[in-house]
Amino acid sequence: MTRHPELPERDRRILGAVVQAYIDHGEPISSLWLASRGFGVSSATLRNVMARLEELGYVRQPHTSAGRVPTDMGYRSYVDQLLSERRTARLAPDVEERLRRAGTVEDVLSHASQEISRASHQVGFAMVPATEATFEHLDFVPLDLGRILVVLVSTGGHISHRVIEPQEAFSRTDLQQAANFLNSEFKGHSLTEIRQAIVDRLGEDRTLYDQLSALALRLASSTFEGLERQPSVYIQGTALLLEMAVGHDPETTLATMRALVRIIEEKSRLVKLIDACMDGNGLTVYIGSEHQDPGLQNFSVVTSTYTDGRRTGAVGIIGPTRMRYSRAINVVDSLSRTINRVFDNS
Amino acid sequence: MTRHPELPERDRRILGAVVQAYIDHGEPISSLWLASRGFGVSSATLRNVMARLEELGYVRQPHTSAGRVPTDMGYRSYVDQLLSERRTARLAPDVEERLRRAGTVEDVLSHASQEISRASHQVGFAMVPATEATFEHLDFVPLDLGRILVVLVSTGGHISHRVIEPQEAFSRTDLQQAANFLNSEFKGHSLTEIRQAIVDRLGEDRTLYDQLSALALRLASSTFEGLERQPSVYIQGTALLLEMAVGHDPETTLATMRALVRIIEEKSRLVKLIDACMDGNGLTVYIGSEHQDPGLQNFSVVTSTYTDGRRTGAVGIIGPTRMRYSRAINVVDSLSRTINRVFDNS
DNA sequence: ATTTAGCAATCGCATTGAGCGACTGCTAAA
DNA sequence: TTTAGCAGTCGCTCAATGCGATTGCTAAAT
Repeated sequence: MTRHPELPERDRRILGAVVQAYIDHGEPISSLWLASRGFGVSSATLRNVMARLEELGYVRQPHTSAGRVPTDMGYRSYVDQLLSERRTARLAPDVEERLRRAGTVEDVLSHASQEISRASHQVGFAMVPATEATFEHLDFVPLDLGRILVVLVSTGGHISHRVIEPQEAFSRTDLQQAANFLNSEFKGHSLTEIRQAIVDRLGEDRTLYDQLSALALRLASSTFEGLERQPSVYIQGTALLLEMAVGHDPETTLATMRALVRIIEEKSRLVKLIDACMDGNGLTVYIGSEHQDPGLQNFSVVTSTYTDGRRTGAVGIIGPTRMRYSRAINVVDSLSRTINRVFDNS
Repeated sequence: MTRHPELPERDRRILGAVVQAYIDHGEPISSLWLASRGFGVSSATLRNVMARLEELGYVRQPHTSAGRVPTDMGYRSYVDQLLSERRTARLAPDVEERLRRAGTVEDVLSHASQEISRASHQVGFAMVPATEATFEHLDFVPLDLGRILVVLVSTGGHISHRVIEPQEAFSRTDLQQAANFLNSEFKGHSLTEIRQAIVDRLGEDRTLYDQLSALALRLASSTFEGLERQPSVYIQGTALLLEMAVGHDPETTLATMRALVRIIEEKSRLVKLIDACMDGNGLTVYIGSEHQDPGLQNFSVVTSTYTDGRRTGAVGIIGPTRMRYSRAINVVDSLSRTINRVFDNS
């Protein structure tokens, strides 16, 4: 992964120190400052090394008489280092417990994004991929005035409910029987298949079919309307944006925040982004300019995949390029493992 | 309502113009500027009037050589004027249609807050008050591996579902019968009553009771745990905060935003706020320092109540004191009327 | 008595320039 | 190859300056 293996050991260590220090303090790192913090070399040497690092593109100077700041490439080297010497961390056990207790996939992922945000102090996300959900079970619950509550369970514990208002009136037993019919008839099929089947059969207009199934189909036709599960993203921690590195330039801060909010708002764009980040298996880090989307120049995404049996989704963190990568990586990694475990034995 | 009725007609008109102009442009209003925009008087006269208004506390100068800016009291006078000459506006009919189509109370209010935010370009909220929800209907749906989905319908179309994992295994007919039992036994009671009843009966340990009811009660005990409906608030438009009046001082803007976000995050505080705003019937406007909470000094709340048959909730807008009150009032007013209509004939 | 015109006074704000301090890069010695 | 020393660069802060906007006041006009 490291694109410049020719970087000597010591230089890499120094680069790492610069990046780390910059992440910690948010200010350009000077040779003097670095020398004072327990390195075996003098500031002059550090200057030489830093000049070389700058020439190679790992760091840059905001202006002539300033210290060095990591470039995206510098972060990249640093992160690669982190990833190579990483050990698997585990979350506090209560987190896993909490996730395990959550009933539905939605709950799990919602909690997951929340947990990610909490632990990393960044914007956390969790995505469940667009799945051809297959139908498991359905229930009609009569409400008042002819309105009927439909509860629909599909693969992976996905539960949705909606209220429909059919023209005709249905008795309680009608509903019971209709549900039974639909359950046995369509179990295991995908939602779109079912939609198609319903349209077909209703179109045939076969009154040969017994009353019951006709009834059921009419009910079902309003039930399965527009029920496709689109890829949904859970996002947590937007408010944390406001706590973000405000130190220096409020102008810039505002602009940055706006950019992030815009991205988060347009979930579709976010989905595309996450999708793009998912092609690498396991844990991936995308840094600033490595993104496709030029609007993300100033942000990094740390993401990892999970699998819920069938397809794989992703959880991760999105934040400024200057983020605590070590923590972010640990959080995302351990949480994705946890989710895998939760889904495995459930 | 107007606390200073002694303010002469012309002065009030001028004050109104100042407030309106400041709301529109966000900059202190000078006498010259105001004179140039079609008033029948010269700038000098305006200066005199403004000096008087300042002495009375309706406007103030940010600094000596600046124009006038309304104080909270100035806004108050302006808003009172607005309220007194207000005519009832109606929403676009499609909004009502959309609300009407939403099934549950939750959906209605969620849409409502969304609509408020959209129409006012501010943070919109909708609150459903803490209600002693009464139990209507319940359904058990078996999932995989002994996990059971409970769907619970309570008053006003409130639907909640949760997944429980009882120790024992239940057959499908067990569940059906248990549901029937619970439905007939507890229908119409409040959730807390039911919780108490369950504990009591289980405590009695009467094995005299037939198997069925014992089974049902054991199921119910995990069903009704912690299911109180707390007052919930729907909030929309947080992202719009970032589009907020950034013009002048980014520093201040940031601080303001942070304050609002903090308030929104602590929903409990928000609930208290809204509760406080609800004592006046109908549409109310709270401006800056009129709030109890000193953290809201810079914000105004425009709110109106609705009733869903039993208890009354509130919808409204929260935004900076410099907001378009006329629009806000119209939006909130018409939307609360709409909600009332929707709840009335449903 | 009220409005208006004119004018001096006030004050924020943007600009400028100087001085300071923080680094760096380079050179020469260790 | 590392280190010490030093000149050079550049951003940042602060004070001074000048400009522009707006007011308050006074005196004349209505």
